[in-house]
Amino acid sequence: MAGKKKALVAARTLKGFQDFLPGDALMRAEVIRRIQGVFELYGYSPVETPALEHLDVLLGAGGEEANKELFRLESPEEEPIALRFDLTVPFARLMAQYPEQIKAPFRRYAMGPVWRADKPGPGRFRQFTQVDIDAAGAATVSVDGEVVAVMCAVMAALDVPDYLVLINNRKLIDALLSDCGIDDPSRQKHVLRVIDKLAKVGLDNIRKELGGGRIDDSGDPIPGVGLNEDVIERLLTFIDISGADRRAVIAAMGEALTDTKLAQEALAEMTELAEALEALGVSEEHARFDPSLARGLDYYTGPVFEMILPQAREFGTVMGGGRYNQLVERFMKQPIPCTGMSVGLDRLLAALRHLGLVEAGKTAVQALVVTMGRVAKADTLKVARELREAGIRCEVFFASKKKMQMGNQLSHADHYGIPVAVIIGEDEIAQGVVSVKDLDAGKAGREDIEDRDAYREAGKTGQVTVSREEMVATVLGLLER
RNA sequence: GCCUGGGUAGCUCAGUCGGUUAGAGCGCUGGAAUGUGGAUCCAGAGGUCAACAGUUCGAUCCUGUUCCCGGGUACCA
Repeated sequence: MAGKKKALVAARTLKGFQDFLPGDALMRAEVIRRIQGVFELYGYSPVETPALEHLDVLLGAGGEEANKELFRLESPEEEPIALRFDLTVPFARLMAQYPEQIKAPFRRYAMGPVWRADKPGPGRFRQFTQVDIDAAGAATVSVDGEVVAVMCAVMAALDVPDYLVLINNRKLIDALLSDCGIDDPSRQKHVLRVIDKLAKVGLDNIRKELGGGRIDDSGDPIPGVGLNEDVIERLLTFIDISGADRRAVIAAMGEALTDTKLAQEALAEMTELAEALEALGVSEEHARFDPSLARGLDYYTGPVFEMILPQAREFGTVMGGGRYNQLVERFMKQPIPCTGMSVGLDRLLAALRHLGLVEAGKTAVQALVVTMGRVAKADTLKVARELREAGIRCEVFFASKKKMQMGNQLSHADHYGIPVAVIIGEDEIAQGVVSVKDLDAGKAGREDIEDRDAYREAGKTGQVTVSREEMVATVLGLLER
């Protein structure tokens, strides 16, 4: 550039997108590893699909303009395409596309970023990570029970003591709505939406929204569904049902519903699910039947589940799922019943962090090779190689000549939280020795020293000089503590 | 969309009842200091005080508009 000032490109991320720096990225990776372990234990295999799909794959059934939250793009061939908004739809496509290789029943897990073009909010992003399991090919609710068991097992694997899976059944809600004479689908949806807000806004506001509407805190009017008193009371009574255990809730729901075929079927399913949960050892404390659970997505056809953390309710749903027996029909004639669930990784991590159950990592590096004076680069690399061959994750400090002074190198280790320094100079190389320094001990040992010279004197605190043969054992010894 | 808070150094923020030279901490650069200087000390660089318009002798500060960011809420899937 000819001019002195060149125009800099602003370093920034897109609205609703985020970067994960090492501390967060390490924590995420660790949590993902544990979740993955649970998935494989329950017989799920990994599958990866592309971020981009043909637009019609992602659009609602019939191809109508249902999903305006899609990030739409165009392929070089000018085909309409879009970024996937979840992992479930690509899974349904997969089941239809590879009937030879992937035979039902099939269980797969998948994880990766998904994109939604709606307005970002706290804990809501335009790109976020989903971690999913889905099981295809079996209509029995035993599989749904296993899905709930996986949700619980994941929490156990993450050492989370307090969590709660709320379980309901789409068929129960349908039976209830039909009892109440609410047949119009758009009206049904409206009712579901209102019921879904129960935990958030409370029973009184729900009552108003089901009736004539209400005015919210900002003075904004919220239109109501316009149901009459009797129906509202009936709905509220039902969603308010609770019981000592799952079977008690089923019994109470049975009494509240008119004895129709739909109701019988729904109740039978819930009973079967309760049996499955007992067989799987899912405790009443961790998984509860809750008639008020509605869940937004309307592709669910049977059991639906949602996990919350009672100590961190404000973070909302950290996992959610349910049975969707009609999704695959979009891609093939033969129906394949499916069930599954999805972990909202970002939300889960935010909640766990809030509860102090996970902490940000610092670095994956266990040892830094520090050089003094004129040490041949080849010698430095050999030291690193020896450490790595012993499985010690190590970084070699290479930087501009100016920055190669000890202070800078140790400052680097300090900044990134690297616990051990392996120090070599010309003399050490010549004598076949290295200095191994415990940086935490070194720091602690000099915390109170103000005087410059005294500080310098104490420089070797936490440091031992050992033969090259003893280097690996010495470093490993320090890392074990 | 509506309500609400905000935009000052690379980052986090203070400040100016409207006054000529806008600060701190962290980070960055250099020095005290040639192999044990992670700390400390000293110095330095770095700003169209979001943009535009208005009021004023004078605006980073007051007014208006726009843009952007955060929080709440609604709507849509």
